[in-house]
Amino acid sequence: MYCCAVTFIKFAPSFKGKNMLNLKFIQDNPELVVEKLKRRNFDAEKVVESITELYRKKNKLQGQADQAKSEMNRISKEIGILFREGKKEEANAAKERTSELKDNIKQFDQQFTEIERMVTDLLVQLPNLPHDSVPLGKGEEDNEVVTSAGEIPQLTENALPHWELAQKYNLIDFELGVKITGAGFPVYRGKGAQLQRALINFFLNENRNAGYEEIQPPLVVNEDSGFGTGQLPDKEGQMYHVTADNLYLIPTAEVPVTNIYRDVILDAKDLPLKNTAYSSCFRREAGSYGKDVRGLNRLHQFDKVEIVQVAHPEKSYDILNEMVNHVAGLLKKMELPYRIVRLCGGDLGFTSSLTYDFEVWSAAQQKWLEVSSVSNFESFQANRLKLRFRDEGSKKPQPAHTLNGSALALPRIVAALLENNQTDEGIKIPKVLVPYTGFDLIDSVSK
RNA sequence: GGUGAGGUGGGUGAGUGGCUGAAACCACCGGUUUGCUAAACCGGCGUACGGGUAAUACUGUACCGCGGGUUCGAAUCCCGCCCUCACCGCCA
Repeated sequence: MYCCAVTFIKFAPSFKGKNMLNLKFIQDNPELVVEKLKRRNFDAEKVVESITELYRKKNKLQGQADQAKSEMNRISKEIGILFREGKKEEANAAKERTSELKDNIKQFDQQFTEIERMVTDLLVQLPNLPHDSVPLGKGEEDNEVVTSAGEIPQLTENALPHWELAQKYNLIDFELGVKITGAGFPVYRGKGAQLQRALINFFLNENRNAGYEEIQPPLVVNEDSGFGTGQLPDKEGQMYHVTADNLYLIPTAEVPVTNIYRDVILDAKDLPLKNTAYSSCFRREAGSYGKDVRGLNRLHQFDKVEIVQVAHPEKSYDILNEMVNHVAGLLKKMELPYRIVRLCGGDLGFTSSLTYDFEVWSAAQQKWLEVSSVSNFESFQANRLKLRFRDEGSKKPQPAHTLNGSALALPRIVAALLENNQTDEGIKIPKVLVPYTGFDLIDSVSK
């Protein structure tokens, strides 16, 4: 998983009104929710049961509280009228009736708040409902490969992994990054830096041609935005925190771009909205280790071009397919061998209903590297974001569907490009990129 | 960093304790009029959570940046916080 690791939410005290699954939906379809979450190996029975029970309590309490408040409002109004008419004594008498009501209201409100908090704490524990096409399974090994494309290159025995190629051709200096910042912050230079810039432009142009509006978002976000896309409160360990200003470095452009639509009600005719954004991404990735983090495989800072769509619920799966085809097209154009994997229930991100991972073949490392993760979140993020739309002729706003994907994450693309295209003369640049790089070969001579 | 002003519905903006969920205007939607368009006129026009209904209708509560307090009653008074804008200083 590149973008949405599954973590367990512990406790969310300030997580007010930022539901994920819709409360009413759970109330109306408790069995369905439990059944669907089984596909994730998630036993939701107890949580759902508690939620429905609390929900009933909450409603009863609200009825009582509303009635008491209604009474109070009535009396207050009467007192106002009495004062205006100069009937001071009657007014004072009316006042006396209010103290008991006041106590009751306070009690109801306290209980109500408490129950609401409990409901929310339970609600945030429930992951998104998986789509019916999500394969059963526990982990990576159960994911379903839906497409393989491109030719696996046969390299000679003295083929080098990308970190050695990067050194040989002076493309990336990992040591220098350590000196300046620390591990996981490489310095790209010369043709390495130019290749990066070329890829960014190539991706952005392709995305724009596919109808995505280009966005340059802030790279630092506030707490509300972190909540909106689900990084907070549970995953704050993954983000760099600027404590002086209480801001966070973005782990993906998904965060600022999706938050464009926080607290927004759209018209159905405006859908789908398509955005693309290039950004540097910052990840603390506390759990990284071993050979998987070698070279460009896993970094604290990397570049990525993201695509985001806000869709009508009836269209969101067509749009997911469209996005998958688009990303596949990028890889095809770069002549990289890739496969598309449908994540199984056990590997599916907390917020996603259906995710396709894209992996490119890294010929020297002899393994698949994830370069994109394209997901439909249905209304899960939208519930959090309060991102809604109004259907034509309908009064009531309903949550929109959100989708996003990488198109694409750079480091592993670079790794694969370097490894797969190495020859005795140097590293060949795919044709489609040459107009962007301005060179078609990386060798040890030219700069 | 210093000083000042201010946060009200999609927008502008009125409102300093009750008759204000909130004037007016603009935008938007529906209608009347009109050869068409425009104008004019009339009406509608927030969100959430409940109750209610087959669904509407209808109805209760809450919401004027956020949180707390005073009061029978708060957009309005008090306290704390957050944010925005303007000017000055510094600066890409």
